[in-house]
Amino acid sequence: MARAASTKGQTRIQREKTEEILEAALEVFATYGFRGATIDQIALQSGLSKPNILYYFDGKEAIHAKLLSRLLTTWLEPLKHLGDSDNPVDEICAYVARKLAMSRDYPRESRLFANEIIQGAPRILTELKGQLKTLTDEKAALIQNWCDAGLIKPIDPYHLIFSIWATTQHYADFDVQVCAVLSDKADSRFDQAAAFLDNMYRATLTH
Amino acid sequence: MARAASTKGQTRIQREKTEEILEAALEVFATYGFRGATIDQIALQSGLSKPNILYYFDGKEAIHAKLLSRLLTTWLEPLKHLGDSDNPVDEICAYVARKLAMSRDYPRESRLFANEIIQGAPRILTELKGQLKTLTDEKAALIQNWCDAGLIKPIDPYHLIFSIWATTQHYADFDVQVCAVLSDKADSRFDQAAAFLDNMYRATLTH
DNA sequence: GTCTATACTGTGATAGAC
DNA sequence: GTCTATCACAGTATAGAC
Repeated sequence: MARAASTKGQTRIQREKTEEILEAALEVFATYGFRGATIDQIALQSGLSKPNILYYFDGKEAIHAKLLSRLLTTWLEPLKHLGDSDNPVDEICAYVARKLAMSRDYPRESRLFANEIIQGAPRILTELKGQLKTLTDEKAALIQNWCDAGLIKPIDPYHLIFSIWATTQHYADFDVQVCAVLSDKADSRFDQAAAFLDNMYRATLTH
Repeated sequence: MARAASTKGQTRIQREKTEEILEAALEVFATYGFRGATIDQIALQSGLSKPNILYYFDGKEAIHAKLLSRLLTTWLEPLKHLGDSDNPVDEICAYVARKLAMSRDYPRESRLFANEIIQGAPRILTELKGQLKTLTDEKAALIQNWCDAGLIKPIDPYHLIFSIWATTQHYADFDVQVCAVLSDKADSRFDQAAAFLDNMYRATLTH
């Protein structure tokens, strides 16, 4: 009965196993997408038996849903921190740096999200049109104010945000391709990317 | 016996059916990735029966392989056209525009590619390290020459190319998200993107 | 050359022993 | 609370009629 839907009233063992399952599931869902992932793979990855996994979660869908709901919070965090500042260029570049660091430190989360969106976001569309849109509207208005005040060059704030998402997440989602192209120079790819992106956004935003 | 592996010596009917299958398969693979896609879905989408599809192709893997091999050629085409010019900024911006147009006109191809890369590129890694790397090296060298000649601002040519791939393909791969955020302004998203990207890359490259 | 019927495997989920 | 055994079904693929 102690299903993992609620995080309260669990024993230590239960919490740990739930975490192990989610950790393994993240790996599998991020790699194969929802439909391509199997509980067998999650079982193998976590070292638990398949029925044991289904004891803790009400099926494949429930595991995926849990991962997605956690993800969205983490994912929007860097953008939430984009605040008012008398140096908007630094503020935006700091956001770019935070977002790139997330691609470096949480590539699986990035891929989980990418898989979901590419596949048409069937299980997260509501949140995109709600939480994500609201937050983006708010930050786009802030950027627009900076434009109007002449603090940065006039640009479309929405597409600026899109381009930041695209360029930073690229280093998580397309990591295999980046490494294939850079080959022996791939080790320092995140440092190179940080320098390049900082440079590009400064050029784009500074008068 | 007349398997679709070779395109030669086929009747008109055979070519047509092969095309119908590939068309349907593109839709399905682009949406669900290799593992998530099923021949049932391809059958439903194409209106052909499942055994009939397996008559024309040697299994699911063969259909996917055929799509990928076609894709790579189309996909590298815009970059191949990046040639020497006495106005490198225009030349690069023209490449950006071509690449964005491909996201608009061939979103399914973009998603097929994205799915493959996100999942670790198991069926295309060789081509990435071969064809793609060779071409990218060549064009990166060209861009580096422009930098050295002082025709554009000094930048890392590889990460410039990565950023172009990221920003343009984003409008195909993450279209659902872009539309969710832009809502009523989504209709002209490709025109807005074209203007924004042209502006950004000019700022990044022009002295 | 195309279809119906079917074999065989992988997958999600459950029952019941411990 | 966890495991073994197993079911029902979906999925790939093939055999053989037409």
